[in-house]
Amino acid sequence: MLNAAVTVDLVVLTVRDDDLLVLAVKRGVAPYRGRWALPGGFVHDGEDLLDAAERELREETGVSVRAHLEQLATYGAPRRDPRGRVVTVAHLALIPRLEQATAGSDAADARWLTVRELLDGSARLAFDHRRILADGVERARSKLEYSPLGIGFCADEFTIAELRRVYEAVWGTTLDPRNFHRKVTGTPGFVVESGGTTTRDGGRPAKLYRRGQATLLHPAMLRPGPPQSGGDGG
Amino acid sequence: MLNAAVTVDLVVLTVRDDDLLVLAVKRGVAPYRGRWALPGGFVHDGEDLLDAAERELREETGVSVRAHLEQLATYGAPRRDPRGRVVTVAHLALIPRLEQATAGSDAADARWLTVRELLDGSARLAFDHRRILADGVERARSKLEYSPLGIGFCADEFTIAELRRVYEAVWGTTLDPRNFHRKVTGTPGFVVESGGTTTRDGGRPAKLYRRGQATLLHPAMLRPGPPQSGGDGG
DNA sequence: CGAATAGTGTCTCTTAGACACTATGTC
DNA sequence: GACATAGTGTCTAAGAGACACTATTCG
Repeated sequence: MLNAAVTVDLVVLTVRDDDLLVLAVKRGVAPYRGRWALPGGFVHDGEDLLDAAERELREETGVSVRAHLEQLATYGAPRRDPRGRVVTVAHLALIPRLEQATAGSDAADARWLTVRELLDGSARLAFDHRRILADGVERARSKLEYSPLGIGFCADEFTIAELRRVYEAVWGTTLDPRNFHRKVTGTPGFVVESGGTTTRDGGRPAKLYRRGQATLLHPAMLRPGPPQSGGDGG
Repeated sequence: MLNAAVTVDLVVLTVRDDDLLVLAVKRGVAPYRGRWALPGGFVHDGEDLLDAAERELREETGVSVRAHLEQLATYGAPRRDPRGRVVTVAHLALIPRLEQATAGSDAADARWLTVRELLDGSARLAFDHRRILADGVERARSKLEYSPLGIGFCADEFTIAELRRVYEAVWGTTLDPRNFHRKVTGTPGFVVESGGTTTRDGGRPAKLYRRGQATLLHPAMLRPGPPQSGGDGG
């Protein structure tokens, strides 16, 4: 019978300048000192898992409102932490824009890094955080297809083009602006006009929108690219 | 900092006679003595989470092969177990047919019950197992749409009609036999003919199939019914 | 004016769903 | 033969994707 330390780890994603960014902390203590890691920490006594994730998110980013936060998966391989048995419940958070990250207690530094450099690059993450990050990014990519979650990356008011660039950054593709516009505005409850317009993107003024009440997209907006066969599995 | 007991709980689903069944154990000890619960147990030292789930599945059902098993979600509310802090990592298992369930150590009885009577009926489950069951069933329903997971409920060789009845039982709907047939046989890699036929369903002999190599269905086979908006959220 | 972006119209292709029809077994 | 189920063909409606076209701003 196992008695383990329980932690929450966070995959905090945001979009800036057409790049998908993830919040990473540089570990200031052993093990994996000097390596990048996902923010996280111990669950407190009497604290539920999601509450712990919310608290950590607040502590690490100052973000408290408007963040989408959901449980991702739990990782508990026996030797994933050399200090002893630690089971971590990973969570996925999507936040609107770049807030200044604050380094936590055992972190030397906290930065927004591109997902690309962490997953495709040679950067080595602490613990099993590379897998957790990969799982979180895949969850985000997949959820954009059938939920209005992408709006979680946008400010309160946004243009369709801004939302499109979110999708493009997360999926790493380009989308046809006209078809995207029609799909988004034609899905009831996805977005609602806020009344204003903006020319911050140049050209003809774009209407501003807020998120609608829909929680599910039907039909889904599937990401392009080779959907052949294979890849999933569970 | 939390040190908690870590358990795995199992939502084991199967299909029999057009009914979706779940494996339940009757608790023989306090707390919740006499109530139905999901099978599960403590994770062992040095054991990974999925391995623990696999071991419990084997102990409770005798099933070891051909079972689909995946992590579902983790539940760790402070008072979910009156004996102390217990964090449970729930798993979802789909198994082909009714195997005789064996009552575990602290269970008075082990039975296959219909999901309907446990979720829609007045039956009260132990702990937060009603929620875990609901989450597991929803996961299964949703995965049938875009993965060949439904085949996990079938024997090695099956007819298209048998597979269709699986979908109908899990989704609680009826499907057009002709359109289902075309969709399933027309999706490359979903199923492959095994060569044989059977008349066990009466009428014209049906070809027998085995599962194909595909791990993802594209395009998805969406369940019918009101997909309006709402319901998801996390 | 041209350049840039917003937004609409329209065509084609694919797919879901409805359902008539044919095929092949048992009784 | 009747009956049951297997499997195919065909029509229609809806949506995805391609892309011409119009609208409205800035400089």
